[in-house]
Amino acid sequence: MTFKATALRRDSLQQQIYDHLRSDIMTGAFKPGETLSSRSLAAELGVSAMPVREALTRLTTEGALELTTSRTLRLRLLTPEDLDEITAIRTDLEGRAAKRAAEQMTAESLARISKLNDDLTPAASSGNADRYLKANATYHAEIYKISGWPLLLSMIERLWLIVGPSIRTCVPDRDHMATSQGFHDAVMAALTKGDAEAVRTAIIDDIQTAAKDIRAFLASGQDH
Amino acid sequence: MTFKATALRRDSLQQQIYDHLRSDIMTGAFKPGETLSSRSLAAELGVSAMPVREALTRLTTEGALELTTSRTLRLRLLTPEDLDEITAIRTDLEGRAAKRAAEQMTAESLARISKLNDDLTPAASSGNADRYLKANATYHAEIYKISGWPLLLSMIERLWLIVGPSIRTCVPDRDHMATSQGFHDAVMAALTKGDAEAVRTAIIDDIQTAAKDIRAFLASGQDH
DNA sequence: ATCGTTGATCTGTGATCGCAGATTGCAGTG
DNA sequence: CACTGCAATCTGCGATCACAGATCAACGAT
Repeated sequence: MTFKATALRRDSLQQQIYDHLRSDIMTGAFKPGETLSSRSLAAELGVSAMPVREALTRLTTEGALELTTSRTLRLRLLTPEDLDEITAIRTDLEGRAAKRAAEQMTAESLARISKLNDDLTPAASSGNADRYLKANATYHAEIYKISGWPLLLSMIERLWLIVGPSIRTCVPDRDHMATSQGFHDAVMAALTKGDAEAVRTAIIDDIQTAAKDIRAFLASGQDH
Repeated sequence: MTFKATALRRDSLQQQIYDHLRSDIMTGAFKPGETLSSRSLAAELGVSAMPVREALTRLTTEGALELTTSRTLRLRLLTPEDLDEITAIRTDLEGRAAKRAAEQMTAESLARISKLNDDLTPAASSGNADRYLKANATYHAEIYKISGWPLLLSMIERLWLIVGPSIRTCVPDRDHMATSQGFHDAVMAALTKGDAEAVRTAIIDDIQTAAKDIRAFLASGQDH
């Protein structure tokens, strides 16, 4: 938890805390089923429980956390059915965002994406899961941002928020990173060629193979 | 505002308030640009400002409300670009939900939908906008619920939350209700025939013609 | 030694208070 | 009459306290 409570208030405290937790969850800083409490988080961050609880409430309504019967918050556990649903929605939304991004792509945007992809390749071969996950998240997010549709991006990020923890427990597999990187290269090739439909299918392939790996992991029951 | 604070706490107070406001916004109880404040709402509901502000915060992060520079909350105003984005996402998500609902349809479900459609027809011809909007919202929601995918439904409802107020200002047009009802009849016909793809296209047609009407209204600038 | 009970301590949730900006309206001055 | 300026009042936001339910550990009885 690397949080600076002393930072100037560009946003409200709860907004900063929300953004911080959201980013951490998306990149897999927490394990599925892990419990969080507003008071302990607040003490850790050096603030009162007030802004923390509002941030946690928001994450709960978005489906990232769930409230147990014993009134304790924990990271949501995915069922195979949940994963199927999320994967289907992801193919729709991320497919559309990727295609539109390809259509709106400029030389500057393409250069930025290319650089992120260059960061991603060594991260994948290094086998460092944390580094790879963060690079992967920013890579995808940057593409979707280029679509110019902020609501679409926020809805996609909500889905990442839910699958993030499960991705983290599955991705230490070096094979996963390698095959995923193959799809990313396909995305780059299609982007430079300006083939929007190819970009879309490459992104969808990436999503679906990732879902396949996660599903295998869920079936093994290792996260319970 | 018909809210019973004395109700038994099936859920937390903030959850009840959130659900209540959400439903009101979706069915157009508030006008675009209308301002809301936590204290006045709290006084109106007979509770403290605490649960109300958490509900309003949630609605803000979902894009239904926006925080002005003068620290006041108001219902989001849609730009034509916003509408294009939302409409595109709606066709993806509601199209998928409708198709899947058609595939999962049972005799009981079909009867329930058919009854809701029967409620909808007289509401459309009556010209009563409030009645029509509520019947329309429950009709669509009931179909999407049958898909068996709760996350998909909640994401769709988030979109309704954003377009809801604008639909309310546009729908008093009797022609709109009539043409929309035509699509609903097409949905029913396709559902009874078991043609999932036809259900999907009928829903998409409904969404896109509604968007066309809203766009015309936005262009007239009547909501500013 | 084992089982049952009880109290301390977690949890989320609601109420209340105070603070800092921003708006509004009324008063005073030119 | 027009304009300026100050004060009352609104806003969201954070801190703090209180309360009910649930967990858990320690203690006492059998």
